[in-house]
Amino acid sequence: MANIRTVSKLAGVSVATVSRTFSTPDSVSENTRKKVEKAAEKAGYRPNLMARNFRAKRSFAIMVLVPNIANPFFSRIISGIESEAQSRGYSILLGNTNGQAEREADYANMVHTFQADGVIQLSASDPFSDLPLGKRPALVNICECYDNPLSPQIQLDNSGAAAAIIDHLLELGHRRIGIIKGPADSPLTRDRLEGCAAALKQTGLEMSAAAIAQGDFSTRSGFEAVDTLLSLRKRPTAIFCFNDEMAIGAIRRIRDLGYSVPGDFSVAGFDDIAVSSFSVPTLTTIHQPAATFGRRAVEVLCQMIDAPETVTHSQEILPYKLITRGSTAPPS
Amino acid sequence: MANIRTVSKLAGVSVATVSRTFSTPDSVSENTRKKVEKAAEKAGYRPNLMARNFRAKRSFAIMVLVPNIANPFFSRIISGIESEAQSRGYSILLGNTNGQAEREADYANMVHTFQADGVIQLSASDPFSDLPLGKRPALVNICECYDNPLSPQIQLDNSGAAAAIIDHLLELGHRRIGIIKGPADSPLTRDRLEGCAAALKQTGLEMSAAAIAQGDFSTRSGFEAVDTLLSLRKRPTAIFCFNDEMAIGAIRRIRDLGYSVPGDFSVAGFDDIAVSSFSVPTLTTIHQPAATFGRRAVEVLCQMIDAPETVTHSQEILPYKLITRGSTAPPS
DNA sequence: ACCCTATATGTAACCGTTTACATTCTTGGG
DNA sequence: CCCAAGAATGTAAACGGTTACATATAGGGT
Repeated sequence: MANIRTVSKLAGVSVATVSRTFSTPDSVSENTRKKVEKAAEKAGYRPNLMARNFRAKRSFAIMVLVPNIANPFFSRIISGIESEAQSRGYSILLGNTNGQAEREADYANMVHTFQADGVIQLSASDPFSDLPLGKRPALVNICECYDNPLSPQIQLDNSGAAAAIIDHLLELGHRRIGIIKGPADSPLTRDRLEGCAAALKQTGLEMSAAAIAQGDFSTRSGFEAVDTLLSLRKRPTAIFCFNDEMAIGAIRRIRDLGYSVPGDFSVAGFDDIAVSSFSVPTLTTIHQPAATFGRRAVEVLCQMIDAPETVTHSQEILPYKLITRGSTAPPS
Repeated sequence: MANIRTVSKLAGVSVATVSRTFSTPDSVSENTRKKVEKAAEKAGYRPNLMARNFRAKRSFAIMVLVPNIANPFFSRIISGIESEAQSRGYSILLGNTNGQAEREADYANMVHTFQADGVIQLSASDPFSDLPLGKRPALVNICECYDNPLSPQIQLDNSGAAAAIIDHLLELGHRRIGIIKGPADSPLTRDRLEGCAAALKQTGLEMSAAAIAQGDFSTRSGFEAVDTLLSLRKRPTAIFCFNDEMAIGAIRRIRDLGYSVPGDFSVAGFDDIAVSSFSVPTLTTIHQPAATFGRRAVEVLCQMIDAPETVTHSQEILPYKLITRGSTAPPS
């Protein structure tokens, strides 16, 4: 394989000149540049970026830790990450963690072995929790964040958004609201529950007015949680699912049981994934600016990488939007 | 940052011994190994994999070219790729191409600059078409493949699968079948149309018995194509969409127009994405072994990387499965 | 005691770049 | 015509590993 020395010989110049021709063309005379380019062309020379990056101690790669790529909300975020990274000359390394701490640690460690310059994490856990503040690699945590931020975070106002959903259901006249929440230990779950409680309280209702069933953000868990809610003595008339996929599962189950949405039960989701505007019925939900999450994460991460001292361990909140569609209606 | 020389000094051994301790521990005595490990621990040493890979002229990374990560079918394939790659010690680089040839070329070139050892491509175009056979980098093309394979391909029997759908509709009694196809230049579209024609012919029907509308695999395009089909003088009683997302769009539109599925129109899809078993109605479709596609692609690619001479430019066909669900029924 | 072999370790070159520093070439002002 | 300054180019030392080859050591057989 042609290397920089091959080309330098072929062009009759030094390796330094060849290097400059490619990295800082302006520092080389018109004439030599052409000579070198011709020689490179002839030799089929492509600079070895592994060597270059090795020398520069930079991989120009970003590790993206995601619990599950198949989740449509995550894949939209990744789209945003990818496009911003690409335009900044970074490539993205994908790490599907399935929520396993071990996998997460393995992937996060790639930043220690110089295979990535930084990490974007889409779930709430800190792979570098054992490292002192000064030694922490560049990491940005988005969407689902742990409590005490040692790294920048970009989140939604989950509490506010959940409250907006509850408010919407209350306004429609619902008084018994069921909730299908996410994993109990997730900050997402906690924040959204908090928002629900606040919204209920404002209307003079206690949180206990809400029946809460356990889900895990999978469609199937939404499907199954419906049985729990409908077996209650005081059945809810509306169900707020903590993501759209569970909502879709819930709607499926409600129909299977012979009821209609929103006729017998209103259902609301969270995320506004693509399918939610086409499903039957279309889904009332919270729109999250997924691509923006991704792009912004890359911006902040690049800043951390390039100028770590300028980064405050900031907490950023992106706006949500309540989208009311066909799956919610006044109780019958 | 601690390097191998720091550790060698600390442990009082040569760099070679340190290197061996990490890459071939068996070739080092128990005693030295412990010494070195202690020293490494103390120095906080992590081997620089960029340096190692550079030396080995291998990046242990696989470039995955995908038209659109947000497509749930693709993201399932990527899950499969990721898990197989991870277990083989490869990391995966994600390249979202949006079908743009330029982006695709940029990403594919990363294999020339030693940033990736090979490419898995999920769409039908050959980024290395200008290279002679011996010079072609390791590339595996899956799901959607061009015609004359210069690289191994893993596909579905698209024609057979499409025929299976048509057969199913015919069996139900449908005689006027509408089709919402994919991009005209896609081999996928061509193969599936071929299968449709064959199936129709076998029942003594001409392809012209099928009304064909143009789609582009997006949900919206399915939504819009319905208008074309329903404005025909001889309306179809069943619609076969070339992917599930278009089917979901189509169902939405059909309902918006005041009709029901499958009461007024049967609808079938292709891919069996996750939501299809929960949608309303549940979707009759072709199940593709998405994760297997991904895993198998990695297997073949690794073989190409490790032992290029053993790889025949093979054409592999993975099995499909017709899944009949609620969206198809006899015509009324 | 000697030799042979196997095992463990060390030495130093090498991978393909970049870049600090040295050198040479140009050019314009005095 | 000379010199200083600036521009262009060259030289060689890194970067952090791996590994071919050389060397040292230990143990066993005769």
